[in-house]
Amino acid sequence: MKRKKGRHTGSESRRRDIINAALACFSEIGFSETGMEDIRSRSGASTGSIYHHFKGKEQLAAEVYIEGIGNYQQALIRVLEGCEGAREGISALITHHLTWIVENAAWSRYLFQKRHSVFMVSAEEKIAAMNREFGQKISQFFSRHIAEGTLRPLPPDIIISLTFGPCLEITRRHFSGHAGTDFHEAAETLSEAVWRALAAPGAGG
Amino acid sequence: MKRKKGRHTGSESRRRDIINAALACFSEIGFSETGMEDIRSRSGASTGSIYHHFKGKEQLAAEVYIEGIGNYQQALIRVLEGCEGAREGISALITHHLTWIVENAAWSRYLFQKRHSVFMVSAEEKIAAMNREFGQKISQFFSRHIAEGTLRPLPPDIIISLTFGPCLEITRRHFSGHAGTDFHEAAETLSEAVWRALAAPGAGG
DNA sequence: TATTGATTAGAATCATATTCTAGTATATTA
DNA sequence: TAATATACTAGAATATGATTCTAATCAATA
Repeated sequence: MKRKKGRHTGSESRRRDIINAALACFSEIGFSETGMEDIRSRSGASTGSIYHHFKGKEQLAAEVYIEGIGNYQQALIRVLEGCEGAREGISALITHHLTWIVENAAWSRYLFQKRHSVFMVSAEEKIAAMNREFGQKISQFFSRHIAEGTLRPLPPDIIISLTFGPCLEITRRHFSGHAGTDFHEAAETLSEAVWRALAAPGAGG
Repeated sequence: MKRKKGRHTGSESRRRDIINAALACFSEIGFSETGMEDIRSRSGASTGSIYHHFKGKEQLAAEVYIEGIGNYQQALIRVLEGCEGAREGISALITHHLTWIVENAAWSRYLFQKRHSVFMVSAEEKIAAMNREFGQKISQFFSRHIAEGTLRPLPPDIIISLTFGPCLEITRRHFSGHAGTDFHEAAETLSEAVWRALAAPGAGG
């Protein structure tokens, strides 16, 4: 064919460019709404290059998702590891979730807003594994405090739902344009409420 | 062109056939995974007929969504209207949510499972309006009990997040294959926990 | 029954994700 | 450094599947 401009060096950097472009597009205009053409032009890569690095649009979306959710989960785990008390941990989880959302708005929009989500067959197993591990670490924290008698002995899925459910719901509402309570206050209020829901009868709050 | 078999009578029934087929497809194999061909063959309608009744795949999805979420919300409101006490109402909301999920599994899979959701531009306004009205009715219930001193004076979006967030999270986990707590028990446990989170200090439980 | 508007059929078209072929850079080995 | 191999990039070609278009057919009514 033709011979022309080849300028990009490291393949890794090109890969990153593509991921970044994809995140920007998905986050701004949505997954199904962005065409490979959008990602192509925004990243500066060619069609062939994109398909060399990624199997297709869906796998690309999955990689972006995995990177984002991975960062989110790791950050949360790190925060939790620094917490001794149950009350302190619950508060940290909730506060950190909401903080992460505002500090990583583009990622959040893609990760948590309903409208951008997709059925990612390709990465289902990987994502499931990540969630499993994340869930275990979180559960571990809770069960330690159940054993110590500071938290009520509730099933893990119930505890997780009670802790993260409200956070996710607030997040969704946030991205849907519901103005709602300011995130800083919300973190405070939610922490107290969730604590009441989970704390063992005797545990001081 | 050709003249052949015309057999369907009422246009309304055809419309319903299409909606039903669409729901079945979306719920079973997912939105992006179902082709118009799937809906066409399953409904017995022709391409032209489908596009006569609906603007396109997305609007069809939106109509299905609206019908489902409308039924869900109406049912919930009806339940709530039969409740006097705050404790009773919270319990009814949560129990009814979970009951509805199991009794309307196909709908639920489509309405609540992340993987099937889409960006429905066409119906955004309509959906937003429904949610607004629903939210108001729910908030009204809560503010009545706040005024009476049985519930803590928390902002509406916080209350809603605390009540529905855990339900939705449990639902998502349910459809993601997490076995988790049986729904009947879960309803009980969640109701108690949410009550603790929302009840005013003096209110008996 | 003639006319009109709503509905249906299915082929034709169009949009866009993916594949294919060929060319270009980079590293390796001698 | 030249030869060769492998990773990467380009862009045209293809394929898939949503949407549009034209021509029937039906149902109601004047």
